[in-house]
Amino acid sequence: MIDVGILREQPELLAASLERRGESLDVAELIELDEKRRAVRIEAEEMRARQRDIGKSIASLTGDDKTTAIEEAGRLSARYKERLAEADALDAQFMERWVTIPNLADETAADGFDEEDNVEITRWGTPPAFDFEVRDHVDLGTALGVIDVERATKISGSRFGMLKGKLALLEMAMVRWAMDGLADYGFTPVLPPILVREQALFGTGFFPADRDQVYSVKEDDLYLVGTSEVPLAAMHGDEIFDAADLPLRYAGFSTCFRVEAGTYGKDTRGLFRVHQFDKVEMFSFVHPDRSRDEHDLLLAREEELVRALELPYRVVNVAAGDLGASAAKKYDIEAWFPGQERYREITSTSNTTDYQSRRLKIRFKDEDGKNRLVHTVNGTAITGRALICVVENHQQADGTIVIPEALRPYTGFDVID
RNA sequence: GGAGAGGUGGCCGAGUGGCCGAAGGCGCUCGCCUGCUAAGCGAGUAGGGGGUUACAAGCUCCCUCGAGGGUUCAAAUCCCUCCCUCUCCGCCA
Repeated sequence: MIDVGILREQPELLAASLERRGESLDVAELIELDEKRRAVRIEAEEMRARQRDIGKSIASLTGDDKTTAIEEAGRLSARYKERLAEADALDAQFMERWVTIPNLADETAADGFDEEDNVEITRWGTPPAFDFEVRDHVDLGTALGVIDVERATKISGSRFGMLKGKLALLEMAMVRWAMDGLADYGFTPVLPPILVREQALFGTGFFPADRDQVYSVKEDDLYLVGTSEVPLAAMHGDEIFDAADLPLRYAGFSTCFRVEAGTYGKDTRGLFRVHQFDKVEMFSFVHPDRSRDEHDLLLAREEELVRALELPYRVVNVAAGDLGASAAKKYDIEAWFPGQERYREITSTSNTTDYQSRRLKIRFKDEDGKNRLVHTVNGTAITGRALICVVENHQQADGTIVIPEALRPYTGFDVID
């Protein structure tokens, strides 16, 4: 959610941002609605003030004076309730629309509306040149007995996979490796709840926009998170930090669940896009002046990890029109997938500025003792997708997989064979 | 799942219909005092939304005592629903 002050004082800024995002919205109409709801609220509050004023005198009055005062207060009370209900209805009407407005796009976010418009800003490594027939992770893993999509489908349906043997161990090694590295950088490791309340998803901006991507658990009115960003952000809801507490950095690990609605027929092979995967996520709460730097910092952490895995990649500045609702700016790392012969997203880091903190009420006391909203920044460290990228890039002629040097202390083996 | 207790300001903790957004204590901030990293004295110290204004300060109005409803001229105080925490029992990785 963005600042309502933007609507009142810089509506042209809002309109410009919406246009860059490819969203059409009648800003003038919103302004009118905002003015109306405030006018009605002022009216209501004036009535209430008078009613309370009279109410206070009642205790000390007697006889007719008292009767008259009670009657007058009663009238005002009734009218106040009507007006208040009106004001509340207008507020609800306004907020219903306001919460759907995406964050203001950062001026340095790339122009454009879809993936095609993403701007490459870095490229590292070169796609491996294999002198044998390249196989994708499904063929490799199945042959080695470490990936079993068929049986996963048997028990759960499409878009599920199963890791076994050394590949299962490799994933756990990667998770621990990433966690250790981030802990060294001052990120606090967290294993958060991954069943959360609606409020947590609303507060992080996934609701209402992406409701159809989220699994729900009817029994308890809870939802399965698609990323630990949700609990990591929401855990500090309604809190006020000291300026000295910032930046506050977490590395969360969780299994993630995504409906993948609207992706029928897309990336259907193997473990590339599945309903369930594991992820280590970085999440920072920072001073508003520092969020750009923090965004760069998280990107740097991501690049370090991907390089250590010896995966060729490029970094793209995601087009404004392709940003999620909460992001002002986003960088994706796209790594080379030999099985697909192209670069595909394996990490994503977003500066969500105050979009989430405003909804979640996460603030800090600044130098002047005033409460201000923090900025939040998130970024992927490691996911199951990085795992299959490793498998494909480090395949050998004999179908075995060589473990990247950096992970060997964690796996205890050098090769999956 | 069953039984009980409870949710008040940064923390502890009073407060069963009006003068309570809230005693007192602790903590914190500022000032004073004090020759010794202490004690004492005074003042201040919740959040949110409006109005005024320079998106300042100040002033002012409304809301908030777990959340949401209700009763009443008036609710932290009475009623209802929900949420959460704690203790005990049951079940369980």
